[in-house]
Amino acid sequence: MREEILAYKRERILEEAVKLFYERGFTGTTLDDIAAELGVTKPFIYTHFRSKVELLAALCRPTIELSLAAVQGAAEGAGSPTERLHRAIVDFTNVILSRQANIAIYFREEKNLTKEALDDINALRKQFDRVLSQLLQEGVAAGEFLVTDVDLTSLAIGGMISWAYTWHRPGGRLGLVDLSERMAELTLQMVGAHRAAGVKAA
Amino acid sequence: MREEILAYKRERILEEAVKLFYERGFTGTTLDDIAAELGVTKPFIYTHFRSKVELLAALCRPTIELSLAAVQGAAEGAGSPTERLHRAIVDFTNVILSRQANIAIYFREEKNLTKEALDDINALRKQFDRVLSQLLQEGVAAGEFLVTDVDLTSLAIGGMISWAYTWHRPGGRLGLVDLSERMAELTLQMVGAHRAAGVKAA
DNA sequence: AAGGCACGCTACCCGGTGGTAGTCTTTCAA
DNA sequence: TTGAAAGACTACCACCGGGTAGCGTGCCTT
Repeated sequence: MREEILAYKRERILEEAVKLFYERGFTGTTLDDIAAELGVTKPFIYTHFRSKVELLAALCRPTIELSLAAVQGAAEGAGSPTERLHRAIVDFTNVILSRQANIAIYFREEKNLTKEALDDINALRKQFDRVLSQLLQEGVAAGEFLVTDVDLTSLAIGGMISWAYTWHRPGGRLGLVDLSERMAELTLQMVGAHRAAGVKAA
Repeated sequence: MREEILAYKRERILEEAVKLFYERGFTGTTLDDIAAELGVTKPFIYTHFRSKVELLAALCRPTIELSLAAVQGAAEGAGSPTERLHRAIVDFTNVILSRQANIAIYFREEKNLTKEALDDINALRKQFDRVLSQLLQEGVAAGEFLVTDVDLTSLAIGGMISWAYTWHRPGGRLGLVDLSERMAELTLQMVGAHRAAGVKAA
């Protein structure tokens, strides 16, 4: 019970930190700013986080973990490589867009992380690329994809999707569901997936 | 003659600033650091740039201009839409990779620019997207491309290429020429360009 | 040879910000 | 009712770094 309240406070701090770091940048935001937004004072934050950079790491890492989990979950699931890639992109896009601010902060403020936190996250990203490459490789082996360089194509796909954090505006022309679907279609077309291989929608 | 020397000094400052901002981030680099690297002192920098943020703008804007020029030049050139798109991507990729540090700094440190400098650059980026969309539209009209949403596809392509600044390592497995070519191939495949439409290489 | 003028340096200021020490309040148990 | 402990606040520090004023020096001109 007290644990839950502690966790809730922690969550609220992170929430407000994400908002401000996103709008003003990491160094452009002071801990006093965050505290003020929460209606508390700076020492309050220090009872939950050891330092400003720990706060940064705490809002970056879980989001990268989610990205990895999305792709990994789909890759290890059932269905043809085409179906699994489709699902992987839809899920991954959803993570990127629903945690847009966290993603933006991570890529912008990477240099402010400690070496340990950075290494940690880089390991996750490496695994992300590996899982995606592997999935593409399976599709090639199954004769569903036409890809000459699976590693490069993984990077291209990852970039295409990740990049959405720079231009997506919630409430824009396309909703989250449509966007994910279109991104998946673009991806499948890029890897030369055949329609016959089992995509459900046209 | 004195003009040339002035310009050279300015260039050297920018060069060193790019290197350090890239490695340590904008706020992680002090003007004293830059001066030290050049073997001069801080006031020297102030005789060439009004402030630290002006220095930042001076190393961001021209690079974005080059990106736009690359795509625009190819789009307005001769050849079929397929040929022009191919060339646009090759040239654009070359800009991104050859000015990798500048691109990285721009995307990471955007928040540190003044509103004026930012608006300025955003106008260029908007035009970039417009030019690319227009080229895609021409390809669709000519029956060479199969694209349902040219605006979204432009963003996807732009992201796929821009993203290369995050993973490219000079001296890596693929050279600059190979990378540009492969990126162009991936792009053409994504827009459903037919081989028959006039790509020179297989 | 002498004067003046670029040009860059030394030395400094000062505001802002991460981080902390010690106090006050509030709540809960005895 | 009282005491103690948890938790948050007030007040503060110390450093860092962007920016500037004014001095010295060497080169170029006359």
